[in-house]
Amino acid sequence: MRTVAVVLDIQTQALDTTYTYAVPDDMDGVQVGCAVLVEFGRRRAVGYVMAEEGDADSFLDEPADVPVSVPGRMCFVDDMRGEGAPREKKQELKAVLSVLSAPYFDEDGAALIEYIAHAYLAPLSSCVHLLTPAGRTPKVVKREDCWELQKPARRRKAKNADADAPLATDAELARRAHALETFELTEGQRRAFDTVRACVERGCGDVVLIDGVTGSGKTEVYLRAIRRSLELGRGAIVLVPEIALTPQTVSRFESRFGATVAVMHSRMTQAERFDQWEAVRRGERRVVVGARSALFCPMPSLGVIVIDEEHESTYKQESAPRYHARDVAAWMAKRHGAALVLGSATPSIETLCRCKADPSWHRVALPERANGKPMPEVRVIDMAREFGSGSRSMFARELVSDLHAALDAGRKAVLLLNQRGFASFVLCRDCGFVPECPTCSVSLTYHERGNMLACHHCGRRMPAPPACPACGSPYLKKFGAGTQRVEAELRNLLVDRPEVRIVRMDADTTATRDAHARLLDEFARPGAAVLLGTQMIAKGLDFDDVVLVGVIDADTQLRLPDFRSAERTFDLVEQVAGRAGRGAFEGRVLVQTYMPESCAIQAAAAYDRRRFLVDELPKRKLLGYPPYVRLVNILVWGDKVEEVREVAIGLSEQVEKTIRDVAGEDWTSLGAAPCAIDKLRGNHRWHILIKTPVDADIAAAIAPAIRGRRAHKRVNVACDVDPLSLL
DNA sequence: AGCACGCCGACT
DNA sequence: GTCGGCGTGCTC
Repeated sequence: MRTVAVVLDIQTQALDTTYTYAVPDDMDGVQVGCAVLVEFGRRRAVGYVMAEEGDADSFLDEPADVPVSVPGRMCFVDDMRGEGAPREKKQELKAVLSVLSAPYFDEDGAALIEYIAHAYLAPLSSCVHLLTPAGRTPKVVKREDCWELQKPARRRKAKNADADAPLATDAELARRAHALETFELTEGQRRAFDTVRACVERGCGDVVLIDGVTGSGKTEVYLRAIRRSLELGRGAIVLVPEIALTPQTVSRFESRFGATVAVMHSRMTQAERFDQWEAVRRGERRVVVGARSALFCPMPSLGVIVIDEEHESTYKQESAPRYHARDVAAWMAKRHGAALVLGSATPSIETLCRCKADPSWHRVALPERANGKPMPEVRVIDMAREFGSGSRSMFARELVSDLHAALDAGRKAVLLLNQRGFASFVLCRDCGFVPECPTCSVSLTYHERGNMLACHHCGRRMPAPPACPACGSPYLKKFGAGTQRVEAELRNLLVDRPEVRIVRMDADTTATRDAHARLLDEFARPGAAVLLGTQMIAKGLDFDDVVLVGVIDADTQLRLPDFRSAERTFDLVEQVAGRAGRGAFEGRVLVQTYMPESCAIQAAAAYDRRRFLVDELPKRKLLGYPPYVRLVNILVWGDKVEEVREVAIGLSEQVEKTIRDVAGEDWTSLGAAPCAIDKLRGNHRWHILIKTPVDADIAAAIAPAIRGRRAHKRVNVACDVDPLSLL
């Protein structure tokens, strides 16, 4: 009898395994990747076919000593409770009731799902949904007392399916592509491309890190790698950070590859995404450019995966399954015989180390800009000294004079401030009270627009109180500067230059669908302008006439209690510095800091990564942090502190026991403790941090404690393997 | 998750 | 004597 392994679309830890169903002889179309309707207990459920079984040894998670097979008939053992000794009852498997869809994925996809679920200790059903088109899958819902199937809306025949296709005509595209591909590569680009091409052609899942300074022409290398892959009849997936997914980036790919490019990003509607997903699946689009999740588009015959700005934290998903796109892509490249190309001006320390340790990871350097220009000079400004010599402005005098000079010349400036809102927090001068979010344990940020206090974690907004809620004092002082306040001061500074455009770009001004592109267009218009924004402006922007970059406060990340804060600061300064002097004009970068001696800032100013690593790596080694260990953060959260605490402590005992039994002495658990942000969106949060050797089999040692535990009604547990943030 | 079974308190 | 609280266990 034909049987299949099915993952149920029921989001519960207790059901997170495959179940075996029989396929009726007269049922057609049951294949790996299909959605099927099944009976489960008394109810109905949607499931996804993970594998053909067709053999009796299918109960993978059945204990080995329980007999599961009976000649000639699929069966499972039912432990009869009730009178007398427990006895085995042979029961027939339930049958698949109906097939609900064509396959969403194939055997490779099923293997990918299992790999992610295993490597990240993630729920299987959450991994299945990485590969299904969002919002287009069938659902079973309970209505009153019966279970109803909701099939997805039948794909509408798109009236203007190609409305978003490239505007240029094919002829023009061909001409442009030709012109672009005949220009000379730099010596560095040629070497990089030779390595990448060899890996694409070899088809063994090699990884190439293109370690190239900003403006060194990494994108041109990507484009040629993709071209080579297409020539070999294979497709390409390009991942860029969501924020870099601008028309500017996309048009670069479209002008080279035309209508075969599909774009996938979070601001598309479900219908738009589905159309792209379908076009990719049918082989009509062979190049996909998108954010993290584009990695899972149904690309037939994958030849190359490109991950631009590979150090970016957006490649780590912060909800289940908490995968890292870079590591999943490396697995996919091996599986499909594709090449993985990673690019960055500031590669992550993990990737740099992997290139040294793993012979299939290759690093190629592009130390010079493609236009032959030097990197802009970076000057570090000691704000304490600035204050000491009488300046009370948030802009150092040198920054002000350079800004005026740049604007006088009709050029542009970029100012970076890593904090939105107006002030970081509000403090009562009399009693020291700082208003906090009632559901998250973080202080509220003051927003001048509407005189509001906002929580940047849960989004809650409330009117700013006129007096201290604790003591009634009217002396509430706003501390720290956000982008709103810098904008206000900047307008003040440029009050007699009304022609200068000031464009503020942060999460608040880019909330609407096309705001991002609109603001960049405004900044790009000819003439003097200042772009002021949070880190979303630090990368990818390519404007010829930006001659000045100012970092208002380089220390915002450095002060965070996070072992990666120095690395993030180094990256940020290096990345934003790359925005200056990309065109014909010389650029300059000013970095304002209260920690001018810090190695991250000094090394970034000198473009000297070696110097940074020589300082940083011994600290990581001493304190036991990546890249010398791997981290696993087990998160526990729920309504009631005591329950959360109890579960966390119990779980940590269980985990420590498993570690002692299964893993080795070189594993350490830091025990259960409240998270740094111990309350978030009303949930109390504890965590258990575990450090493992770099070559450890994390899943094998952690899974028994996590998967084996009994579910708690009001307390949730999740695992974060290789976490980027421990807050 | 959702449903059944099961064992203790105040009610038609 | 029964209705119903939610603790426990099971679902291919």
